[in-house]
Amino acid sequence: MTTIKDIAERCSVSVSTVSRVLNDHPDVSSTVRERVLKVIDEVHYVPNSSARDLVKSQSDDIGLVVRGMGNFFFAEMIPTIETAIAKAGYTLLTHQINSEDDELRAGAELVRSKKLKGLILLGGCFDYGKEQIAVLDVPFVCCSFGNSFGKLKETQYSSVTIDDQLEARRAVEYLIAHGHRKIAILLDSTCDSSISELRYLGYCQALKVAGIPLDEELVQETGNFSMEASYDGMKQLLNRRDDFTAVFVIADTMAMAAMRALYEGGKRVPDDCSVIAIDGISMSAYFVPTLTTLVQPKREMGEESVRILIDMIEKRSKNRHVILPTEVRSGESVRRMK
Amino acid sequence: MTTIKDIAERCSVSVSTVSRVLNDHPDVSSTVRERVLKVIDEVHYVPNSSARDLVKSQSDDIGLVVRGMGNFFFAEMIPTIETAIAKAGYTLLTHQINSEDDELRAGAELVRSKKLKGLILLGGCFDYGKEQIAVLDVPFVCCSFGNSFGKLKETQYSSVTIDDQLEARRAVEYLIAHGHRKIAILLDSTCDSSISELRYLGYCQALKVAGIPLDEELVQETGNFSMEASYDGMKQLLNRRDDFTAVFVIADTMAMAAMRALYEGGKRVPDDCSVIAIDGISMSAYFVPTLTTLVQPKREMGEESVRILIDMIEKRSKNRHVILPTEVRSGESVRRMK
DNA sequence: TTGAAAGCGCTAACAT
DNA sequence: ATGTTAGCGCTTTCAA
Repeated sequence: MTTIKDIAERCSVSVSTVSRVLNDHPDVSSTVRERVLKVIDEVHYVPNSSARDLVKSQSDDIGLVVRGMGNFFFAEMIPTIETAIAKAGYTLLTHQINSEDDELRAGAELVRSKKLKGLILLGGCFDYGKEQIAVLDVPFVCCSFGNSFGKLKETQYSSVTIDDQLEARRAVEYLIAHGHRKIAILLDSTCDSSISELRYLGYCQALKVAGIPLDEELVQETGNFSMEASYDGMKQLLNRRDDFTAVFVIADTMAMAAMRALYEGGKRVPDDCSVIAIDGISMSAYFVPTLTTLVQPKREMGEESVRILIDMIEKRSKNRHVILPTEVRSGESVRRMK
Repeated sequence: MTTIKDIAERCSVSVSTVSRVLNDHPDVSSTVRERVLKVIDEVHYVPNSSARDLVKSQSDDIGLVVRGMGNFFFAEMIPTIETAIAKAGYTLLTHQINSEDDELRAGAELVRSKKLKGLILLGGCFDYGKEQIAVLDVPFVCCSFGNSFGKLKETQYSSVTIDDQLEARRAVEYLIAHGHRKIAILLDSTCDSSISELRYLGYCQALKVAGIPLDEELVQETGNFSMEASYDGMKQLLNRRDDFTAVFVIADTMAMAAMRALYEGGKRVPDDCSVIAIDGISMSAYFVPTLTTLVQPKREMGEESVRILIDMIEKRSKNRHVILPTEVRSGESVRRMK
């Protein structure tokens, strides 16, 4: 393996000189610089970033730990975050993790290795404890999730979220306002101590306020957030009942799969059954019919997360929490009952 | 920052002992092990992976460099690759890059830092040169792209792809077989030296063989692969012409957006206009109407890529190239002309 | 303008 | 079973 030392030898200079040209330091004579550059190119030298990171005392990098590839919602938020970070004079370092991985641990390792100044977590658990966040010794902000099921104090972490329960309630109230009373819900789980549970609570609340009794047979769990599970879930629901006139699906992707199941089950959307969801990913606007959904303010969420983090890094302020409202995108998937 | 040395001091043991418990070495007395573990937990110690990587001489890791978040096609291929790699006794290290980044450079850095045994590139340029691949000093395989516009010899790289041009031709011939003659095409660009150009060539070929003259007004470029651009592109095409009875769209996601534009333009799919695409992402099966598409064999592509790579790593064979066929998924988006 | 040398945090011989 | 020590490849003082 070619190292900086090899380059140095081939050029008859010292490693420090090579390092200098590698890092664009000014005090290198142009003759030497060119010679070094030439050799670097010839031998296809690529620096070892581990060695580099190890010796660096600080970086201006901020880490973004994203849970899961193929999360449309997250994917659409990243460019905004990247831009905001760049504008603040920092560099973004994105790191994907699998759904099984521990985002705090992964984040902590990143911080240590890359000497990060701060961390943004895109997706994570709603129930961290004091012990778990203690591995992070830099400011961090939870983007799109809070600590609803944990016992952290507000001063111990930052977050930028929507009010999942309230927005779910709004979604269901939107259906109620359109004359619906038999409203089903399609969700991951009623008790996942996470987003699904929160949105379920909002559903229950909306029904309660409207004086509609909770009909447990209209509550359909899917077990996960996949389109396949949603499709199957909706089919099951249809097998069990066909008297509901509307469904609240807790995520856009799930809603798209559910609409297909409704279609195949002979229920036209919105004629026979209205559908509303939460998220507002761009793809759902291309569906036929377009999905009515409460759009999460992705741009604001990203920018606000960055703002909070930078403020903390630059010691301008402490942990804070921001809750942003969604915006209704009225699509073709909800109709008014006459 | 807490290091292994701090832990050692607090435990009154040497750093090597701490290192041993960190790496689960057997020869540590259980009393010491527990004491160390306790302190590690107390101070929330997280190892520095740069230091670790630097000192390690080899790993059993294989890198996967993926171009772009939110590429549905790639996202659906990753689990397969991961499984296959694990089954072969290696570990997968996934690394995302932006569309502007140089995947070879990024891959080379990963290889150096993490001491990787090999690399799989998921998405990349079709025109690498000898010089560019020289930075990689481990076996690598290009998954889902070849070197159609470059000048590499077959012995210089490995690839697993579909035959883009042929499959595009098949897609168009499918439309022709269904009685269509006025067939439009929606693509990124006719000359991007990449996938779009290849599929365009297939389109032209199919027309030629069928004796249908190429009508340039039916060729619509979008400039990129986004849904937005596809939607706009289809609108433009509709403004210009409305006599085509079918469209070949070069990717599933683009097709979904295009179908929406057709719908808004008053053209029903498939009644007024048929649509066929290539890719076969899962979401397109939930659309109404379901998309007819040539499904890329994601599973086989992933597994074959891994097989080739492992074979090379274990010196069982040299570079090879595999071209896999697609499978037609007949959806509701194509109708037979009477 | 250049070189020598001291580490960054960790692992892995090699001793004991 | 445990400690000592020599690096891994690089950047960065400090001297020259």
